[in-house]
Amino acid sequence: MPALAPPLIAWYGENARDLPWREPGFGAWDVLVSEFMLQQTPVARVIPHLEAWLARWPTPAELAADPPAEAVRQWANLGYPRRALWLHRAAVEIRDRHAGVVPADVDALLALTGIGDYTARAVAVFAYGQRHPVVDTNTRRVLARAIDGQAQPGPPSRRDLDRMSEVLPPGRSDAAIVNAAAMELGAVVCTARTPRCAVCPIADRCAWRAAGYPDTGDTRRKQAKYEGSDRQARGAILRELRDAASHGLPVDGILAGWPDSRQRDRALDSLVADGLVEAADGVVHLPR
DNA sequence: GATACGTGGAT
DNA sequence: TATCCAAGTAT
Repeated sequence: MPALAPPLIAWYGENARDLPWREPGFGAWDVLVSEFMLQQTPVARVIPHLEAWLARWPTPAELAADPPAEAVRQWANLGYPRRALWLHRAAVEIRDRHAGVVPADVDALLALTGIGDYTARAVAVFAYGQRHPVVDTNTRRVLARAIDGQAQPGPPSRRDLDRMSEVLPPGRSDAAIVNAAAMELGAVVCTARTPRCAVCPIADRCAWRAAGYPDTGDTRRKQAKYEGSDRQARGAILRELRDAASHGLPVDGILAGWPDSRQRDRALDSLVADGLVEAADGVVHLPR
């Protein structure tokens, strides 16, 4: 396997974007919040929400002291609102189990609500400087191309972590940079749609390039259509409830003009099941 | 391992 | 206009 770390470190030093979470003084809680928001959401959309969130809740304890409804409201239209609920739960867990301090241990982080393989290691590495592999969708694509010679990565696997481990240099600081650099490269150069191989720092050792850019059979499943979906109905309900007063709305008034009343009921039930919505005595409201 | 889960910008 | 895609997680 070609050595990827040296050119990645050099390239990152010259080309890393200026992003809030790369500023000195960006703390562990700040990193944790940013990683929640970045789950499946583009950087450009996250930045303004992140700054507003941290201005309102500079510590986990401050978020935990407010009801989950406020977290869901502040989340606004960022998407996947369960993340707001989970981030609030994680803040409560940090307050109750870790004395209000974001844990540095990967297993302790994994035990928090809403934190999985990626976020746990991202916090351990980027907030606390530990040496672990951090593998997101960008890194998986870079590894698939540079090492496997495939245009697109296969489905996510725990083995991805082992593969990234082999790329990391020995030192903690360099390892953290290589983790960040692989993500950055996938985000701005080795992109999904139109890779910019002409400016890629590892093009000279890329297996995909050496093989003539073979087109991997498109194994990805089509994303379900959003228009007319249950997801859209959930989003519309939550939007109404975010805009409503804290005492909520009468259940009959929810999505009153929705074309499919069965779908509306299904969406409402699923939101209740997720804990994003509470319903009692004919009134629906965000979780208190 | 497959599936459900938001939203909006880019192509 | 339709489709693709985005720093994943829980079930």
